[in-house]
Amino acid sequence: METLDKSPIRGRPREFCAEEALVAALRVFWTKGYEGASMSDLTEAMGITRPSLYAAFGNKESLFKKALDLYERDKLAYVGAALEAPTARGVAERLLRGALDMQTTGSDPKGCLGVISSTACGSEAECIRVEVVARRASSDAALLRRFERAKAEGDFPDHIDPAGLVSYLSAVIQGLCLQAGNGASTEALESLVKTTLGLWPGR
Amino acid sequence: METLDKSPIRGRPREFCAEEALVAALRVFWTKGYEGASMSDLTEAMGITRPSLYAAFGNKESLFKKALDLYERDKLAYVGAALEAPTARGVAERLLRGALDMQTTGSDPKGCLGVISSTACGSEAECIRVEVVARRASSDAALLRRFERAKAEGDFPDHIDPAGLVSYLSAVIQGLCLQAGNGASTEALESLVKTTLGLWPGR
DNA sequence: GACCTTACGTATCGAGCGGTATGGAAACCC
DNA sequence: GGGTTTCCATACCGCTCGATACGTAAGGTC
Repeated sequence: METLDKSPIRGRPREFCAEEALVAALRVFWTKGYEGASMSDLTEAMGITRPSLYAAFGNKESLFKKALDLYERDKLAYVGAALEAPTARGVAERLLRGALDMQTTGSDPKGCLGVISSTACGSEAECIRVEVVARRASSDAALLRRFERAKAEGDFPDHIDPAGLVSYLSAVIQGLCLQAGNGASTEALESLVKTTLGLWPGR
Repeated sequence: METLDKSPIRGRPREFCAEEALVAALRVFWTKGYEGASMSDLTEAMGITRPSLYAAFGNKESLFKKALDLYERDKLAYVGAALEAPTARGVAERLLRGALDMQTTGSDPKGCLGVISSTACGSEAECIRVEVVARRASSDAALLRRFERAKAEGDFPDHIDPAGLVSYLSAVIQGLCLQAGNGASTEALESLVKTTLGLWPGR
């Protein structure tokens, strides 16, 4: 759709790197949430002026979705990788440890962008909420397929319901992110993960 | 502090019931969050004018805290009652079922006011966040005391860490509220609870 | 050089926010 | 009924929000 550039660049080239600016924007959204991040916050962190932002990213909602894409690609890569673990327990362990690592190491903001953005706020953010919820639903669907395969492969006792296990594991991880965003200590989060893994059924 | 009323009522009495108005305000905060609820939303739902609101409740932050008190008293009564269950499993079951009932029955808004309000938003809501987080911390502390007693009474296998179990159970319930707020079906939430109870250690 | 296209910087838009000043109306006291 | 106290209603405050108009600067093409 946007591949045909017969004359590659025309006019004055922009003076900033859109990718770097998007990284900065992601950090702001991650810290303050969609509505809490004002355009002034964003332009300041991105080091560009307001019209430049609108020219490069459309509007606030469009900018957020691009930041969300970046977030899923860079920060949530461990989720896709976790599904390739050989057993359901391995999947759960990789998901939990991945979330734990993200919340306890590195200089990224605490909490999960998805969790922050999926809690209801003003009506203008409603479309953001449905977007985030939809993405999570697709992620949960992939996890469900993986657990159904695991069940067929005998990873669980018979009485275990894969769908229940998906919402269960999702809930634990969401709770972990929430607690991390609210200032929980590293030890508390580690013992949360340890406890969860200690209770995990099957192999 | 405000008990000494030698001359009981003076001047024109107010024309609305403060308690009913607070119930309406709680509902608005519960649905839209602290920042998402505008003063216009609140006054409309409460059926009073803006100056009446300020005269009766101070300001928005003060109104929210009063609504939060009401919420804990009326909607979170099951939490205190749950701690009186005879075993740790009973405590967990009552907490989970209480949360599930609240999210699936009745006409109240979905999601948990505490969870909604503890996710970071604008800087003006930061004091609200710390308030909510502090209340949750005290609730978790009570749960920890209960689980330590339970451990002394032999409700758990030896390898179980009560503190880890507290953050674990909190996470599950927070995740449940989050999913409920995001439109999860009743069956999904029920299977979440069922799965959690199926994995619960000890008695 | 002239010309075209695009980005930048300033200054601003209309709307909505939380919070109030002000004047009149309603109930109590004496 | 006068005086006092409090409540209600309208209209408004300063401020910030997301989003833009407009003039200027910078690079590429010919």
